Amino acid sequence: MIKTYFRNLDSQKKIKPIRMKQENIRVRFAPSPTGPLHIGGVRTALYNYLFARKMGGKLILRIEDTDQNRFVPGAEQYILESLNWCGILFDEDVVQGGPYAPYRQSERSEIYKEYIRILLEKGHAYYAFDTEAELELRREKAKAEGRGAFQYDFRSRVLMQNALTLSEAEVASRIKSGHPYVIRIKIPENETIHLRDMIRGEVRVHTANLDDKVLFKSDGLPTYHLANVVDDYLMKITHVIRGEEWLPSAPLHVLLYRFFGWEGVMPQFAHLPLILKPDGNGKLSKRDGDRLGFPVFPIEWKDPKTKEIYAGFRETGYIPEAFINILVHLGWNPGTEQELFSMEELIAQFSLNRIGKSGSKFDPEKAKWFNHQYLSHKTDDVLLSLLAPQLEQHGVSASPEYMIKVIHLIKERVNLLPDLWNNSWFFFIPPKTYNEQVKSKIWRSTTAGLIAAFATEAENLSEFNHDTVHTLVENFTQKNQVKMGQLMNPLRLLIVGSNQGPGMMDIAGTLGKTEFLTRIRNGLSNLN
RNA sequence: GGCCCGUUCGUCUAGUCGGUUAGGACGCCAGGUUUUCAUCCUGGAAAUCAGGGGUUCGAAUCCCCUACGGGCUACCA
Repeated sequence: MIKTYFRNLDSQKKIKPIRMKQENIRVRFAPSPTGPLHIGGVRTALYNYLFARKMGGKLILRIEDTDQNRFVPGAEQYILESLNWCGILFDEDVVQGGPYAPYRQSERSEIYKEYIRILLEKGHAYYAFDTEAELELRREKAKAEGRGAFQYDFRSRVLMQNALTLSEAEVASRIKSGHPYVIRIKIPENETIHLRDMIRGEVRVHTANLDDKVLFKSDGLPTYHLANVVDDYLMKITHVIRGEEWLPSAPLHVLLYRFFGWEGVMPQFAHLPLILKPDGNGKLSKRDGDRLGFPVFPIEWKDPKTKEIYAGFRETGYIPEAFINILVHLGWNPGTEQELFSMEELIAQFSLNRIGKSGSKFDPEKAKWFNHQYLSHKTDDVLLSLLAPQLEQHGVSASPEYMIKVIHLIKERVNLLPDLWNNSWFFFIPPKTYNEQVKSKIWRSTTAGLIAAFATEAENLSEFNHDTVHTLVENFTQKNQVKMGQLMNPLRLLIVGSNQGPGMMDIAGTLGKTEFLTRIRNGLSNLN
């Protein structure tokens, strides 16, 4: 079966359709351990995962830690734990290894040296000795003269300190004497690079707009561009699914594949739209979470330097299925009206050609709704296992049977995990305070007497459950010529402490006669 | 500044070969259910498809221009 992924049909004549059922699909998620992964990163990992599973391929996790300056301790562990919580599993990674190990770029530095040598030999890369200060000066000057940004390219490289301007002997002696250098790619002067993106169609960039990017830094490690292309090649990656921020440098990567002679096995590119701030515009960032009151990270992150704590979806009370569902819809849709998916369903239905092109804003409200959907459809056993630790946390214990009873009464009211306790605590402990606002609204001069009379009658009930209390309430209100609300609302205030919770009969029946009457009597004396 | 990408209800989006009362979901509003608060049910408001030009009998859909938004422009990824 052949399906085309391309959306720009005007250019389809030039583009060969891609076979969907391709053998040996291999994709990778390649984060940099420079801090916590935010939801954009998780979504990229998710799409890679879904695509790999859907196609019967493999998913690789590769740690791109070639920048020693930005390395953050704990970040790699955080990435592993986050993705694991989400249920995004890898076939090859830094922990379990794999046929193309190592999967940490810092452990592959010898490999990159080999490959940069090839580029040097072929004349596609060259040594450059310009210092940071010199380059900075150029940038400032260019800016001051209003020429736009300085670019190290075919126009300017002839003016710089590099192997193209210096004699061979000079270059050799500098290197020999330990003079710091970088290695830059030599971008062709006049050519249009065609890039086929599975989401965006054909993208063309003229090489005059590209600069001679550093491929190899003076610290002996490669930059992203080199390491990424070399590793994707060596690890036999077939599809590069990554964020849109990489689109501008994709032509550079195409050029690298060509220079290495790997054009025939170059992966397909799919550049994902960005996740934007919920308010205003711009890419979602670390600070937005605290500012807007929702997490932007999958799990809690403690900054090792500043000791600051950033909230995570997990700790806020989201369950992985919901979190995954929230993320998958930020840019992808199934084309049907189905909104709730299991991971299996997502795998079955996912396809890259249903990913949109425009950035999407994260909606915290809808996120809660998703969580509510999943939580309220959980089985009793699962909900029990979620509620039990919360009781323990509050120093309360109850039998599983009792907890299940409670769960039946509150499961529809839960958005986030902590709502389990927040909506049920009064089944386990009596209220310590009584909501003043509610009291002032419902409490009348006759109320206390009415409640006391009701309590006396309730005491005489031989069977105390939902139905008998219900009958009693009906008879009592009729006999005393009061409306339901006049009795029930104050009763609720005494039992629960406010105007919330499931039906009063249910609460009464669950609590039992003794506890029910105790709370009424204590409440009555506290309120008067 | 330059280069690249994008633009359908407030938000996520359907609309992939041009003809739809532009559909769904969240949120919002109203009504119903309920003794309360939620849930739930029903209904409603909400997009002149960024704007302007074309092409066409007919354009959200194809072409061009403009505007706006975003990304990139490091010896960071």
